[in-house]
Amino acid sequence: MNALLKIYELLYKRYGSQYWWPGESCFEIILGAILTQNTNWQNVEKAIANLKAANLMDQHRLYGLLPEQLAELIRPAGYYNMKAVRIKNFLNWLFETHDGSLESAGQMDTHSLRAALLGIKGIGPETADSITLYAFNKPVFVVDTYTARVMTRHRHIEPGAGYEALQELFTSALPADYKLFNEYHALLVRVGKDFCRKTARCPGCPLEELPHDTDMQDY
DNA sequence: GACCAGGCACATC
DNA sequence: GATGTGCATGGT
Repeated sequence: MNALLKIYELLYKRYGSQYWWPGESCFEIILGAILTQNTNWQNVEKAIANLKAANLMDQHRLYGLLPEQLAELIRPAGYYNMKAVRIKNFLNWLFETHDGSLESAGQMDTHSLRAALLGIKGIGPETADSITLYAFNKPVFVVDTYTARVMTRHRHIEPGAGYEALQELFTSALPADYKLFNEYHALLVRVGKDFCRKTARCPGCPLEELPHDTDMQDY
């Protein structure tokens, strides 16, 4: 068994299923992916609650809303003016290319869908991959700050590794299984929140039990 | 009051 | 290609 699978096994044994993404529908997951950009999930939940209370958790109703109105509703999530535009950009794409149908968008092949999402202004690699994996159940591995920090701090990749290098680390070692990618990323976020925060070291971290690449500098 | 949180686009060198 | 900056709220 390779190192990446061992990490997964250890984390799953420790934490069990994380039941990601936290969201009740494909559309809610997409909005959450945009709203959580550089933002605490607790703040995202407030914004999502506002949208649900206004009965706007629906692409057709949201499409008709002015950006300023949307911005006010998602205000608790921070960067609200930018995120309102980004959500609008996504909706414009969805209605212009798929007549507003998420089911139709979900019929695209994995690579085409990811590329199309990356073409939307305001949707970068992590957001595109989060949507592709968690909203559409397609096997792309999501890399985020926790993924990078956990893997560098435990010396499974060199500091400064970019998004593509981190993604390749996982996809080259794992079967392309969307359920595995779903759980694995969620577990990395979990262990990152528990032990690998930005300013703290990682005492008691379950990943310390595993061998790492001793040639790499500590981080 | 400082620091942090499940990024991204854009300017500048 | 690498680096710096603006965007903003709410919890610790």
